[in-house]
Amino acid sequence: MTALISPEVTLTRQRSEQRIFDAAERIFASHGYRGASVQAIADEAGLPKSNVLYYVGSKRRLYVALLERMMARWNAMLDDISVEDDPAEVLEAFIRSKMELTRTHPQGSRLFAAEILQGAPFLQDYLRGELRAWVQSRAVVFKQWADQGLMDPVDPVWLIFLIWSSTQHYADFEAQILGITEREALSDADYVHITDFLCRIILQGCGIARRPEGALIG
Amino acid sequence: MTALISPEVTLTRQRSEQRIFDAAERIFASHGYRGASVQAIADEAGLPKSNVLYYVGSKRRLYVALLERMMARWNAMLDDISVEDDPAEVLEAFIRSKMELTRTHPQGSRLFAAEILQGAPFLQDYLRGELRAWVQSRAVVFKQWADQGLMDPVDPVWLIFLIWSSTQHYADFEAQILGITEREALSDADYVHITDFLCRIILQGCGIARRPEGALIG
DNA sequence: ACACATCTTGACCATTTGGTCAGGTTATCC
DNA sequence: GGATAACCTGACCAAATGGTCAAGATGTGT
Repeated sequence: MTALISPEVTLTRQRSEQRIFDAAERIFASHGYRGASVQAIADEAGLPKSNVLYYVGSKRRLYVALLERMMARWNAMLDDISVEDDPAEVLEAFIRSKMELTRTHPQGSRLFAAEILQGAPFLQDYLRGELRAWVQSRAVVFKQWADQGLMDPVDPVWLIFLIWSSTQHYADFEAQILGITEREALSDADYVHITDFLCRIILQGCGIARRPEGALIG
Repeated sequence: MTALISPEVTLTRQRSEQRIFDAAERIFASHGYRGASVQAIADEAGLPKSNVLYYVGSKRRLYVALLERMMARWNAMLDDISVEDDPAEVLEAFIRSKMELTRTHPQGSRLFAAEILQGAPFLQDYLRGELRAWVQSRAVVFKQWADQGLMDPVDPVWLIFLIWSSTQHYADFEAQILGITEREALSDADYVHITDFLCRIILQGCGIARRPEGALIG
C-alpha cells in the first residue's frame, strides 16, 4: 500500500482502528479491563484476533488509548470560569455539558466508571494532577461566590461531586434505570427532562437565583 | 465432625464461608464477574482454590450469593412510607440510610455497581419486579405531597435516582474522590458532612421546609 | 510491471481459567 | 475407640487467555 512518511496514518488503519476502538469501548465498559478478552473485542469488531493485535499492539495499550480518548473528551468539556461569571449560568452550563458527555458517550462513561471501580490504577496521575487542580480552581471560585452571598455556603468539592455523580449515573446505571422505568432506552426528551430536573434541584439547593437577568443580589 | 440434621451449618463452614464471601466481595467489586478469578479470590481469602470451590460450588453461585446478600441489605434499609408522613423527615431518612449503606458496605455497593455496569444480567428480575414496585409506590406518595404543596412538583422517579446516585457515588468512585481530595480514606466525619450536605441541597432543591416542627404548610 | 510497505490471518505457544476428583485428615457423637 | 459425616487439597483436565510469527495477500507510487 501507500508508502507514507512515518507519522501519517493509512485510511485502512483509520477505519480498522475506529472499529476496534468502538468495539473495545463497549466490551471494556461492560466487563472491565480484566473481564474483557481480546477475542471478545475482535468478535465485536468483526475481525480476527490477530488483526486486532496487529493494530493495537496489546490489550493493555488498547485500554490505555481508550482511557486517553475519554479523558480528552472530558477535558474538552471543561472550560474556565472566574468570579465575575454568573453562578447560575456557570453551574447550569456545568451540569448540561456533563450530562451531554454522558448522553453522547455512555460507553466511554462506563469505561471510566469501571476503571475507577478497580481502583483507577491507570488514572492515578490524571486524578492527582490535572483533575485535582481543576476541582480546586473551581472550588476557589465557588467559595468566593458564597462569600459574596451569591450562593449558600456549601462545600464546593461535594457540590462538584454531586454534579458528577447525578449525571454520570445515567450512563453507569442505565441498565437499572431502564429496568425500573420500563424503558427500552433513554430518549433525547428524557435527557432534556432529567437535565432540567437536575439544574433546578441543584441550583435551588445551593440557594442560587436562576438567571437573575440583572446583576448581583448580595 | 458433628453429624448434623441437614439444613444446619457447621461452625467451620460458617467461618470459611465468611472469609470466602468477604474476599470474593472485594475481588468481584474491583474486577467484576468475568474479571474476577477463583484463584484470586482464594488467595485473598488465604485458602486453596479447591477449598473455596468445596464451599461455594462454583464461581457463578458465589457471585449470585453475594448479590443476594447485598440485595438483602438493601431491602433491610427500605421501609414503608405514607402520605401522612412528613416529607422532610422521610426524604432525610431516605438519604441518611442510603448513605449509611454506602458507608458500611462499600464493597457490596461496588459489587452492585459492577453488576449494573455489565447490564445487570443477574438482576433483571429484581429490577423489574421488587425494585420497580418499590420505586413506583414511593413515587405515588411523592406526587401526592407535591399536589398538596408540601414540596415542589418534581418528577419523583428522577428524585429517587438523584438520591441513589449521589450517595452511591461515594462507594463506586471512592478511588477518584480520594485521589482528588488528597485523602487516604473517607472518615466518619467526612460522611457526616457529606450526608448533611446532600440532605440540605436535595430538600431545599425540592422546596421542602426542613423539619417544620408544627404541621402542614400548604 | 515492479518494488515495497501495509495489511491479513491461521497456526502456534505458555499460562491461566473454572471445575473435578480421589484420597486423605479432622472432629464429634455414641 | 469406632463410625461417620464434614472438611481439605494436590493433581489433573479441557478450554480460554494474551500474545507471537511466518507466510501470504493487497494496494499504490513510480
